[in-house]
Amino acid sequence: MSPTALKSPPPAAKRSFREQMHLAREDAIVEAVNRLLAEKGFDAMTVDAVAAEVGIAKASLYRHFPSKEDLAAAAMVRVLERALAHIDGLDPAQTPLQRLQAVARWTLQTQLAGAMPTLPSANSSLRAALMSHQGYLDRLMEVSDRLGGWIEAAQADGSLDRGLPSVVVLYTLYARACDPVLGFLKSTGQFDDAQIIDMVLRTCFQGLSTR
Amino acid sequence: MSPTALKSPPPAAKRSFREQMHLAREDAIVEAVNRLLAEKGFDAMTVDAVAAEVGIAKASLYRHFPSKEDLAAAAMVRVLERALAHIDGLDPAQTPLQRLQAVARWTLQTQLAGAMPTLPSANSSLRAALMSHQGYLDRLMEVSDRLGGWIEAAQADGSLDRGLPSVVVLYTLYARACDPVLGFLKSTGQFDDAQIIDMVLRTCFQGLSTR
DNA sequence: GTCTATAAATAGATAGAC
DNA sequence: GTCTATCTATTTATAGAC
Repeated sequence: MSPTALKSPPPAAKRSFREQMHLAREDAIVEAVNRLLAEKGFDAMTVDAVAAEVGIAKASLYRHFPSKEDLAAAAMVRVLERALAHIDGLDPAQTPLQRLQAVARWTLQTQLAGAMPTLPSANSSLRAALMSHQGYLDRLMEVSDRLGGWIEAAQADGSLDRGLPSVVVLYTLYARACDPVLGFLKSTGQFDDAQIIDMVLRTCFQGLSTR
Repeated sequence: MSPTALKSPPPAAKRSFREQMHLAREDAIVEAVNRLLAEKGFDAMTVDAVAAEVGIAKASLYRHFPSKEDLAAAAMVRVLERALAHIDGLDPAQTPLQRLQAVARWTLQTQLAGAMPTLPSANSSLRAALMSHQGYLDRLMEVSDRLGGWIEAAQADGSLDRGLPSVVVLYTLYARACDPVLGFLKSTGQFDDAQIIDMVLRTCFQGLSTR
């Protein structure tokens, strides 16, 4: 084997295997970040805790992601991709309103399952990192487009309040994905997850007032 | 003047003046904490920033409050007292539902004014400090009692959804006080504060669906 | 690429002079 | 009570050996 051969790419099988390992590790990292972000939030989540949960050294973590902000961004990308997968899997026979409710229900389930990373809207370094993260922006735009289409369709067919700008509906749905009321109700011990989700969905779409 | 007189309490006027100064300083501290909590949240708020905003040394701050958690608790006590003052000032001629809406509106106005301290429901040290802070617990209970009474009255008179446990309504109102959707809508630049408040109140009480 | 060890910065909290 | 200066712990991030 010539010296140049040593520097050329290894055989396809081996490279594929190593990349599989690489991807699997990054997957484990993002999963840990996802869970810790959901549990503690961005500020309280430490990179040490992520490394400990994954079971690798912190320095190794930084080989995969250049900063804590990038870790959070990766977790957001993942949850947005899951949201898109859920959106794509919805029954086309459902009405726009039904699909919006299904997505809202999915976000509540995800949050109760401890898998909804919630980021502080205040933190500026994080916000700056997200706003310059193309992968995040692309997926956020993708989700917003899909939901926005259904929102306007639902307003057109009269099932969703026409008096609200569609962006208000969209942001309200986003806000419900990290609504602390789920945790409040959970901590009372009076309700199970299904009841909490039904009640929060009801307040979201039907409101608190009597109909 | 005898030596003992030097150690006895100073004249009433002077002591009163010094206590006035003391209270005024603590008032300034709590006000700064209030603002910083609203702007950055508990984790991102530093004690150094509080001291800087008040214009005193950090060590002086710790003469007034023994910990960062106590600073946050003091801010929460203040906002709860303001809420109680608002509640007490409501027109008794209003219906229970109208009073609940008025309180909700007040919380939204306060948040948009940058004066609503929001605490992470995750942080455990903070939660422990609050749960052992009698002044906080007393006022929280007081607010909850008043609102709870109106909620049940509104459900009894048929204006509020009877299908929701009253605690769900109460926690939903608390959650709206720190709803991130206000900031989202504000950042679009499409709406002024009054519009934002009206729309969020509408989604809260009327829901997203058409009535 | 993973590790140990450590740098560099910042946080909450305190000592001690005045 | 307020100040300056400092302690102690923690956190993000890296250096350098393997």
